[in-house]
Amino acid sequence: MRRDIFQAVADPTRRAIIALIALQAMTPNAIADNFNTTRQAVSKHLRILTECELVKQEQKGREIYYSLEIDKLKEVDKWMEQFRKIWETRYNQLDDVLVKLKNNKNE
Amino acid sequence: MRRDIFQAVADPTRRAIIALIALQAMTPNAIADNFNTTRQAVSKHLRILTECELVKQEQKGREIYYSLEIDKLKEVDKWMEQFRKIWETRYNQLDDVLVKLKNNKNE
DNA sequence: TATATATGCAATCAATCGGTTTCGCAATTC
DNA sequence: GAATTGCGAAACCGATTGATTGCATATATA
Repeated sequence: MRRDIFQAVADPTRRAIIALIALQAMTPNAIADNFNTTRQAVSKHLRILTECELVKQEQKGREIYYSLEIDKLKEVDKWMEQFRKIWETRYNQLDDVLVKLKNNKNE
Repeated sequence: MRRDIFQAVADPTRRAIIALIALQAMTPNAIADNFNTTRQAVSKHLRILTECELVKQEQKGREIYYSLEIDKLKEVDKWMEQFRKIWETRYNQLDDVLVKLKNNKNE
């Protein structure tokens, strides 16, 4: 059982579930209505998402509402940061080149 | 063969490879030296990364240098954006609350 | 109380994954 | 030219994955 957030997000159905419940909590049945799979399959996805704390549940009678623990997604964002730094560096380098070109033009 | 970027990034060894070659191109052997696996296993990872265009190769004699196609990682960043928006909204809402608290205090 | 609904869990299955071992090929080096 | 080095591809293997089916349980409704 690996259960890390990157593995959780790797599956396209799970990504869709995440997007679906990002703004409002939903029951497994309601979620399953949006996909071409059984409710049980969705339930398994929700279990995986719960195990890596990407999702939290709230029981209301016989229904269980699932909602996104959006802060957990910051772990992905955190990983991306190192590459964002590289992008920025390259962007600045490109900027330098453009500035130099402009200066040459004005000479 | 699914080969999408999220699945590619799901494996911890592949994430480590990505980080390793982000700044400088490396050969499979050099990459493999950093891990507890065989060169062939690394080679398979590199093939997967190549297939989803996260990595490019440059042959120099009998060596092949692999480097990161860093722009491809923006696809992950793009997916994150929807959640970043939600974070910002929540942050602003929190900000509103704090402003109101402050105003009440001053009354 | 009997029935319907909402859900989780276990068993099962084919497909995929990540790894190793073995091999073949091309480019160096001796 | 022979040996060495760097590499990818294929065959294989146990573990994991995503899905289905069948079942058990709890709540709501008739």
